[in-house]
Amino acid sequence: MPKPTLFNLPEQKRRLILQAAIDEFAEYGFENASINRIVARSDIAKGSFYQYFENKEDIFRHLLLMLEQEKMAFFQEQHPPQKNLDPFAYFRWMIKAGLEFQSRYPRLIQAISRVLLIEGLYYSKLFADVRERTRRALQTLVNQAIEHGELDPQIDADLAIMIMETWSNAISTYLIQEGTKQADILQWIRSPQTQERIDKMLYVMEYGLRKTESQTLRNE
Amino acid sequence: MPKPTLFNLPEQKRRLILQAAIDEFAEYGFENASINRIVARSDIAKGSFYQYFENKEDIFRHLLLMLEQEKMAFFQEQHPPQKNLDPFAYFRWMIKAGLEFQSRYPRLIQAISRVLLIEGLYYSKLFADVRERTRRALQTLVNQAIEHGELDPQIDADLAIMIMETWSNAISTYLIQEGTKQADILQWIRSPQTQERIDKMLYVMEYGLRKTESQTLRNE
DNA sequence: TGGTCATGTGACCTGGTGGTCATATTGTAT
DNA sequence: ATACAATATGACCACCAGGTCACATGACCA
Repeated sequence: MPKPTLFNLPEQKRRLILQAAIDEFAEYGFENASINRIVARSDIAKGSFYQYFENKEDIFRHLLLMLEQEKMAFFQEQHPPQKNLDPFAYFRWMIKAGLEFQSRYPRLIQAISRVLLIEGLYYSKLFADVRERTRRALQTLVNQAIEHGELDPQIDADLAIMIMETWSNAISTYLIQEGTKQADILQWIRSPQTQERIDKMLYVMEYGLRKTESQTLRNE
Repeated sequence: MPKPTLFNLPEQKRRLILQAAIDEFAEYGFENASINRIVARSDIAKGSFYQYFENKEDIFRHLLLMLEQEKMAFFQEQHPPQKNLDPFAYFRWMIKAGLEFQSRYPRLIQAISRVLLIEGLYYSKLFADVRERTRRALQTLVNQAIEHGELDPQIDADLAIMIMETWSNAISTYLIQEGTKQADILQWIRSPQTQERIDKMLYVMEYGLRKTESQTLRNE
């Protein structure tokens, strides 16, 4: 937990420090992020940093908390277009809503995704708790799909979860990689090209790459 | 390129050094791998390391080259079960053969995959060349599938490549993560459970998660 | 035996890291 | 104006990184 001193700071200064940290984590990941650079970028003394935070993990977890709070607020003001969406449609909606969210806080999300998706694979003890929470959300979704008989019976729940997890990670990674090249991220994410690209990824997750008889039927 | 001195070394000593480097990269990735630890593990002096290699990138690229040569040799002695496999079957076969290969050099592959798949995403300039080569291999595969009319026409080539790339990466990552926990990797990879798991991932890539009419037909 | 050349060695260099702390500065209440 | 607590500061610490280099060792030949 950050020290109380952080919250006594004028908001502008606090935001400056956090922004510097976000940029640092986004650019260097967790392990290689440098507190020296963070204090230089935010124009405070090294000692001051340690008046505000315990250590590097402390500030990172604070960013994580901020993101989670923003995300909860965001998803509470959003609503699915209609009730009783089937789980696949709900997953699609969730990803799409996630896109909008991503375009609001691109840099923060880049920083955190980089650490969790990439480094988290290998320093897994540190952030295992976070990953577990997202898994549980997918679990309920998959269970619903099974109950409604919408999941291919050849596929067991664990596999389905893994596949959804893989795709939401792949989409995140794609967005972050491409998004950083764009001048206006919001506009780029909302553009029909990007939306279509995401739609197609999700389509393949649902229906697969191969041409089948039912696809031929669907297209007619 | 490593210096000539490396190749004058007795083979056992050279293998010891390379093994130490493999373990180091596997455990710490490229950026955080420490030459001090490598020389300590392989019981040579720091100065000696620089008699053999230019720097850290030099030794890593040497490992990469070794792996590529082993891989080429391996795939030349393997043959697909029958001629004229359709591209999806060929992709499945390639992945399966890759599994066998992976069980031969698990540690080396772990080291290199970690750097290329994980760190390569962010330090992309360093190893962009390697990634480009694998993409081209997938490209030809996808083009074949299109020619044979086996690809869902809703899906364009770029997307299909991206999906195959994502899945071969996901499978590699899965194998590395789970494989390191196993006592006998070869046995674990050949076990029916593991094979079935991979089969199912590839199945979903081909046919998707959702229950469709044609699946119902296939199961009967 | 002495000379020469490839190889081995570890102390040492610069520059970076995360973290500490005595001291200076500032804000506030009396 | 004074006193006192909260905050700001940057020199400093121990440690580790990659890389260098003067010197030691050893193999081979005259």
